[in-house]
Amino acid sequence: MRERNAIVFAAVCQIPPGRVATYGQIARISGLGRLARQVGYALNALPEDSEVPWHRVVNARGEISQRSAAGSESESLQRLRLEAEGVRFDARGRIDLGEYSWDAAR
DNA sequence: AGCGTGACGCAGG
DNA sequence: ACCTGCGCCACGC
Repeated sequence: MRERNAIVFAAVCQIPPGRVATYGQIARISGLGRLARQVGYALNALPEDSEVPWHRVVNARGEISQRSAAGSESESLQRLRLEAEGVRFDARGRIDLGEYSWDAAR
């Protein structure tokens, strides 16, 4: 496993339940600057049985990012997990970041 | 070693 | 508020 990924995973683990963080936030927190894409790449390499709360990571628009891998149900799983934590989605399938985004400085 | 690709973000229009 | 284009950079061919 690449060392970068481990750093990203550690950052994701900081996100408290019921809150979400954007890829950009994770990138910054983990010292990757603005390399949000790398965060996505890292999560892609994340094993499913991992304890990392990857479902709390959404894009800057407050929506669940589409996987390229078709047939993967991780997207719906992500939404289910978030809703289970109390995160609400609007009719367009978006999250109100103003209310649920995680304040990184914590 | 070059090229396309991608769980993104931001500036423009 | 929505759609497009461009930048970023690690990976796999």
